[in-house]
Amino acid sequence: MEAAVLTPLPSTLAAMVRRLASHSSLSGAERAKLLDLPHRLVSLDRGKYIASDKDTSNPWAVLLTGFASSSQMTGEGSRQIVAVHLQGDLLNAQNCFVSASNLSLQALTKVHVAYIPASALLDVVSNHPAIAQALWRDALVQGAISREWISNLGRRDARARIAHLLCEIATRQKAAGLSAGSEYQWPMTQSEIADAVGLTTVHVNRILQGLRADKLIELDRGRMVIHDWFGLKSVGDFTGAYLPHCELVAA
Amino acid sequence: MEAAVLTPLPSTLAAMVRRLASHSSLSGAERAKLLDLPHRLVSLDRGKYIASDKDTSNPWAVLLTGFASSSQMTGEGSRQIVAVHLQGDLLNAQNCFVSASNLSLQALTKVHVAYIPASALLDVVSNHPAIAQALWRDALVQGAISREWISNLGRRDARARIAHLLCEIATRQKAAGLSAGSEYQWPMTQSEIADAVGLTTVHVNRILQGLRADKLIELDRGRMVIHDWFGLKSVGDFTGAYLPHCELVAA
DNA sequence: CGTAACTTTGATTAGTATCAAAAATGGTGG
DNA sequence: CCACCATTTTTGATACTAATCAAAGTTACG
Repeated sequence: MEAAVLTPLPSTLAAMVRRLASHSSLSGAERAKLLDLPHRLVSLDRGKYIASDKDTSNPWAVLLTGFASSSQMTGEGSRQIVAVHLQGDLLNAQNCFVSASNLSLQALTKVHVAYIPASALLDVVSNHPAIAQALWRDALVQGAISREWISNLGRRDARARIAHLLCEIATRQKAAGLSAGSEYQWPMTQSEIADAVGLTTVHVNRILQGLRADKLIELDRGRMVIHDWFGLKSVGDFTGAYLPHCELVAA
Repeated sequence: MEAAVLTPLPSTLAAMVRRLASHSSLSGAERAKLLDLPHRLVSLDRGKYIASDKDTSNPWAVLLTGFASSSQMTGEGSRQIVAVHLQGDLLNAQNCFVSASNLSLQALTKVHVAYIPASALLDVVSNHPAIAQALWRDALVQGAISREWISNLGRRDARARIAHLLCEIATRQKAAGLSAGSEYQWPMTQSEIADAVGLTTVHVNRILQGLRADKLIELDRGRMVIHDWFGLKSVGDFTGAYLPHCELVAA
């Protein structure tokens, strides 16, 4: 099932600790406890499932490098991507509590993932209130992002939705220290964008052409350049206020 | 700002404890600690703000009775309701960490709310890992509901969206023990439904007429009767799997 | 009993989906 | 290194869902 480990794996859970420490204060002992969590490191190619909604086992997955998506299928068979994840994201904490989830986690790029047994995590949480609090807070941050997606899908037109998604991914990459300038790694195909913003691939293509024609962005698979950050923010009605560390983003 | 207290207030935070205990195990001591949290009880009429995105203070709010909505405004001035809350819901845990939120909490019916100082809650959380874990889990459950809303807005047509919302509210009321039969309290106007499912009031009206004509529901302000639960579930592509205690719902 | 909020109706338009197919791209094995 | 294949992007034509605009009923409440 899993891709052979062909590239050197990141050796530690540092990305996860960095993420938690970015919004919560953790002592040295607590960080050490997190780094010591038993885990299994895995490298997966683009398209592979990190966790499927059909899985019965439920380890907790942390994204150490690369990009991933959470998606749900409707009864009619169409897919909705409900979240895009990047380095350091805690992917499926709900699996610690619920055996069956309706979420599928899929690698958008080549990824490195650490699987942590739910029992080990719950054990640490029970003994370290600060860690429990950090995980709580992380869930709240992810909740804020989800709510913004709801607004995006419910009350913005196609052009704004797409611009908003571009802004969000760019901002989160900056906050995670993955980009400095106006160039970003872009992990999604146009069809994946469509599944994320609730449009068809054809329409996404036309909107993107418009954004390019208006000199707001450059975009091909793997790479995005934002030429006019203010313009794109304005088209997408984007304010990073709901994201932690949004102030880190260059204006 | 606040409505005068004209009706007897619920005397305790029991609804909150019941909610947390419904998905997490809490000892007697932990329950007592939660019930002992300092708080201010307030009764608010429909339409009043429980918390505004302009608030600078940030107490934590718990909904003791009634219904409330979380909503966000887009830059163009349209409103998106991102969540509907009922008895026992923890309304804005994010306020414990972030002073400014882009969320407005508004009473959909007459409500009773308890405001708990963020500092008091954080204090309890720091000393009681099980409580921290329960709050974490609660945030994860709310996250699952948000993701389902994303799918609903992104990949379902108007009729399915509305049917799905009706099913969700009904199921959550049953899980909270607020309804036994096929009759439910219905807290929203058609314009509020529109803001929740990303449609216009006019279109919501027409879809509702269709659902009524198909003998699936009866619905006026304040009251909903589901005549054909299987039919409505099927129209709304609804499975309660993402909700805790969904099995409580009669088939 | 009057007024504001909510629901309903009708006519028209805008935005996005759908369907079909061609061009470009990227990876793979010979 | 090239030919081939699958995937992705792009184009065009048409259909349909839901928005918009306007106004008339209806309900609830003070």
